[in-house]
Amino acid sequence: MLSKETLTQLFPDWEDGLYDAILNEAELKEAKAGTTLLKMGQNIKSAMLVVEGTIKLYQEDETGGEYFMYHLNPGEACAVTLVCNYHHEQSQVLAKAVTDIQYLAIPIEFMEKWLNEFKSWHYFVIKTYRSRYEELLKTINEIAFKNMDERLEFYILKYVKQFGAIVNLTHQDIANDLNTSREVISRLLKKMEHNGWIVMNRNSFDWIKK
Amino acid sequence: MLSKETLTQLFPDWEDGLYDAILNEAELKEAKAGTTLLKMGQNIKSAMLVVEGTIKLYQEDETGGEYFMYHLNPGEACAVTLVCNYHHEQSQVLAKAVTDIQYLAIPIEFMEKWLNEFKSWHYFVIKTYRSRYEELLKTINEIAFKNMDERLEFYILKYVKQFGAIVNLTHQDIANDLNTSREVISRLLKKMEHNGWIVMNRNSFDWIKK
DNA sequence: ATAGTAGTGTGATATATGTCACCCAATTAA
DNA sequence: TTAATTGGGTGACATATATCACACTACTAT
Repeated sequence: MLSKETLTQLFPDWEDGLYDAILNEAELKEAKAGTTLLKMGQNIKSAMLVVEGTIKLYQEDETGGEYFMYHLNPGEACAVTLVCNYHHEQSQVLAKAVTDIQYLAIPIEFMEKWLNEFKSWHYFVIKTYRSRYEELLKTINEIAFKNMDERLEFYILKYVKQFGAIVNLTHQDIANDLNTSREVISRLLKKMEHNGWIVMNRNSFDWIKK
Repeated sequence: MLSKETLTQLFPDWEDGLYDAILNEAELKEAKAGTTLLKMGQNIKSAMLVVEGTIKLYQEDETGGEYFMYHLNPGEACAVTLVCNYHHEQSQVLAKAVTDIQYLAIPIEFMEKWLNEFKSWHYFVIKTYRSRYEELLKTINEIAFKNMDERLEFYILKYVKQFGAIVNLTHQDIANDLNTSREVISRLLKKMEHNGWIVMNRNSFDWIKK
């Protein structure tokens, strides 16, 4: 089980009673890298707080296309699961574990309750929504105004910031995340290689720009 | 000045003290249709609550392009202005009055204060963020997965829902909102006319689909 | 060692959209 | 009334991206 010390480090701004409430009511769960944690349209039954590892959030369309929006890291929560009115809310995003992860699952009936009981929970929810709203704005900016070459660069930079300069992704992986085709990514990466931005290997490449 | 009754109708879920706080601290402002209320990068000095009229929210890029995201109506607040930490937050959106409007401007130093004092304000902020987050998700879905013909249809449907089936927009207006060119919109509207979805006039058209 | 599979490179071509040029009709200004 | 402006139509062409076809190579499983 999770210690109160670990919780305190992950979520430093909470009040004491909230840690206890979490320890009492939340279930610590694990998932392997690659697991789908939440699908679009799926009923939300619990809130997700990341304890360990990284989750990727996607928008999904009817025909199976995916578009990567942002990462969730330890100490962060999945905004869409922090529902206030627990009337069978459906997920509007797709969430996948990128690494092996640990997360706290909190039954949604506590969402309303804790909003009433804990001021720090209130702040946490607002902070979560605000930061995710800002991520979505950035995503819209990229899709609405940039061509694929720039979007690819931003995509790689997000990866590098998360995991470091050795990018362990296949061209197909990237194409899926940007809702385009493998060939397009291959060609754009070739250009980046010519420009001296990356060094390519099989299954990975190194970001060496600047 | 604004009456407490009007406030109660616009924001039915607030507690009594919050109405008084608003009446004491907020300034009722007006703006003409077409006015830019908030630009990207601009410092936020007050929160905006819509009292009368409609505001359109845009994402803006460096080169002056705009992309329409959603409408704000009476009883709603501009999420980006509801900042909790009042340290020179900069706007990440562009807001324009579509009609003549009235809105309440609340100096941002009250944001933090009211979060502490009024539970209903807390809920209001969360509800605002949540609903705007959902609007952004829809926007991403459209841009990431749909071609311009479908995006145009969604755009028109949003307009019709707001203002009715007579669409008083020029092709250029629409092109600006969807960050494309007038010719593209003209051609797509022609197709819709052939399909019997619209009846075109100068400066407007009627949405008659279904 | 061999066969199969996954990752990548690349030409050819299709399609959606952006851009340019120019026309015409309706409205507005003079 | 005439000139200027605005809204709209349309062909021609440019560009970005999607799709198809196929070759090549490294790795995996047997």
